[in-house]
Amino acid sequence: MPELPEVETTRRGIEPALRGRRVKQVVVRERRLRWPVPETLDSLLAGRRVGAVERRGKYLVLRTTNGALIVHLGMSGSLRMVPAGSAPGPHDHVDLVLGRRALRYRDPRRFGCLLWAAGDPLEHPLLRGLGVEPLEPEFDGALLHARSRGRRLAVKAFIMDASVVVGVGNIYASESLFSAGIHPQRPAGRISRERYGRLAVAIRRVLQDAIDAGGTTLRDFTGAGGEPGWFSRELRVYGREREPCVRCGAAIRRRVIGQRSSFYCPRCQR
DNA sequence: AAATTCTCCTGAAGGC
DNA sequence: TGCCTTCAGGAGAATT
Repeated sequence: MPELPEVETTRRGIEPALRGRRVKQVVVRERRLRWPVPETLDSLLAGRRVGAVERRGKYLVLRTTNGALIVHLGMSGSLRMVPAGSAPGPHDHVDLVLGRRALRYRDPRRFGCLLWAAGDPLEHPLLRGLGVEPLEPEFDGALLHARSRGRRLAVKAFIMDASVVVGVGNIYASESLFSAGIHPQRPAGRISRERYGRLAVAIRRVLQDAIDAGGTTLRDFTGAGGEPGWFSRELRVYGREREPCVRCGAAIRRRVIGQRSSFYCPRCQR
């Protein structure tokens, strides 16, 4: 499932093949994604040159001179370069054809989206209210501490709130809280500034490590290769219910918080 | 206002 | 072996 590191790895993988290239044609085979792919996408993009390929949270933004394409990979989405005209698989919903190659969007569960922003894409309704980027300097413990005052929801739900900080998905939320020694269900407003400092460091570290790991598989985005090695990440608590904690040996527990599975060590995390 | 629940969809995993 | 059921999950929308 694409989390921020996977989205960033995707961005780095496709950017060299897109930047400065002209879109020849947009082929939409299935427009029923989270929101319908705009009917006008081909007329908007055909003949346009792609500028910067940016990431905001888990959204990708492909800028052109007359607007921007906003892409979200949802749960199961992927983008990769393929030879133009190559046979699409069952869930290959959209191609952006650029000469001899094409950017292919695949999304079996169709939780993702491709949308058009005519103006500033950062002012698009989906991006406008997003919180701070976790890898930018302004993200720190002081920010988390300030934003959490008076809030009683579980800290895990709090750090997964995209209006606070973007890109902290379910897996990395569990991993970060383990790193920082904070119980996922502790009320967000009852955590000290000092502990939030440790949490901010943990979040940044876990995301950056995953991006660094993803960097080694960049070539897979433009070649014919198989699945990038994203899944070989070392997860210390996620998916390890009843297995021993790597730090203290206690059995890892699973609990549903805000409809999401959360994994934690009952001894190390308070 | 804040917090919780619902919703989209399909592949994978588990049960019998 | 194979069919059927259950579940996970990003994040906006709806509801409490």
